[in-house]
Amino acid sequence: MSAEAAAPEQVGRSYHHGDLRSALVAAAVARVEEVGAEHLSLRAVAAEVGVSPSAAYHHFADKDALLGEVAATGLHMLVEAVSTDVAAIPGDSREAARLRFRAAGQAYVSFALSHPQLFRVAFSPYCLDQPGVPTTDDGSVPVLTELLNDLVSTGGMNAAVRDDSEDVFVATLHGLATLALQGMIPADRVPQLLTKIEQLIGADDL
Amino acid sequence: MSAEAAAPEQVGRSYHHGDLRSALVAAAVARVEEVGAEHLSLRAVAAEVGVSPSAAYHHFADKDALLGEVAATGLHMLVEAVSTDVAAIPGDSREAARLRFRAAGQAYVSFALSHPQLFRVAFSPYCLDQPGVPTTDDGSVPVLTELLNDLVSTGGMNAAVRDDSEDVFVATLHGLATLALQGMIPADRVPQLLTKIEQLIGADDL
DNA sequence: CGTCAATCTGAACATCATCAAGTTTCGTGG
DNA sequence: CCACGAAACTTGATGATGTTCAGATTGACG
Repeated sequence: MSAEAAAPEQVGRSYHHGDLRSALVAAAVARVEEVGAEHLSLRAVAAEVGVSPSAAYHHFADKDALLGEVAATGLHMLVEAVSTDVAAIPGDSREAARLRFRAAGQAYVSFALSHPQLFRVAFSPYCLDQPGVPTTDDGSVPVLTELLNDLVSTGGMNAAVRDDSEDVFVATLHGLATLALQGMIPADRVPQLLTKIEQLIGADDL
Repeated sequence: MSAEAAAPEQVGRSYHHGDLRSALVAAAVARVEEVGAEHLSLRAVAAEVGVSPSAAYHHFADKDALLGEVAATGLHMLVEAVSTDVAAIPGDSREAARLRFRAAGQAYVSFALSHPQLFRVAFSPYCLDQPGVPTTDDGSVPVLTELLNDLVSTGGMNAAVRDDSEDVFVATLHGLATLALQGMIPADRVPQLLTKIEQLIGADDL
């Protein structure tokens, strides 16, 4: 529960809500995790927050805009989950860098499997044209860029390899997570496959 | 247009339609390609086929079931697109096998980019619990299994590598396609990345 | 030719997104 | 301290949607 209503926890929350926008997004996120984006009801979200359905239209153009925010939130949660797990492994050694590398992969897939609906909506059309979301202009997914720089700086990978492999690594992780979610790759094979990825990406100079 | 109404092209199509089920799926596929799965209207599909909305309920439990068929159709179209391009490159040489390998990757990504909505729905929750769709039980995506066997039999890859790399290869391709669709990987980098993938997968013994 | 099951229609219902108009509240300047 | 305007929210309504069901229509089969 990282996102919640900010100011007034009062019962007699009269008319003005304080921070309806955030509250709606938070409720929508929770609802999406339960029923999936395709079965989200704007009215249900409004009701959960204790507000009239039309109130939402003062903060979002339409239902799709709300889902866009949900999608962006999901993406940020994914990034944070990966970052947290990676940051939990300190050290400047090449071995530490490699452990971080592995932790990132596991965190990525774990998030997908434990928040399937949120992960899905994060990579759905709702996330397109959403401000604050990485696109082509930024040059690929920045989530794991730092991580690979980390590997480079500790000598675990040379810069040339990184430049070519970065997108491939992200793509592989993402594909693995997606297909596992879809039941097309057995979840119990994931750790083994992560190891394999590690070998392949690092093969050139490790 | 590989899916279309079968029997009667007659104008006076009275009451009984002939093959309403297929017609509905075909119309739904077309509609999904235009507006996306999230904006599909059951009534619009029925209207396009020239039938009452409730007629659909004699062939599908609900709207989600129809979308499930659309998803399965999308998957089969993807498989067929890849298969066709691969089959277009004959020859038993190692070089031919490698060209097939590359063609498969390009076909996969091309399909995703040219049929974005269909590709999306094929890997959406609608495709879960859908009969005739590959799942964990079948042991991963069978689409490209044959292709890798091909590489093995021509000496382009040894069997041990194949067993470990198969899922990784599919995952990478799928991730690449998905992220390109999402605008998170520039479309014009895709060919370069496909080459990189080729190198990585084959690195062990090529 | 009559019967039956499968197929489709028509009208209904509940729910949904969305909007226009009205009401309440907050903040601000007199 | 109070009026006043803007912002936040509600009410009520509209049209579209998914879904159901009783009944009409049809083709097939005896």
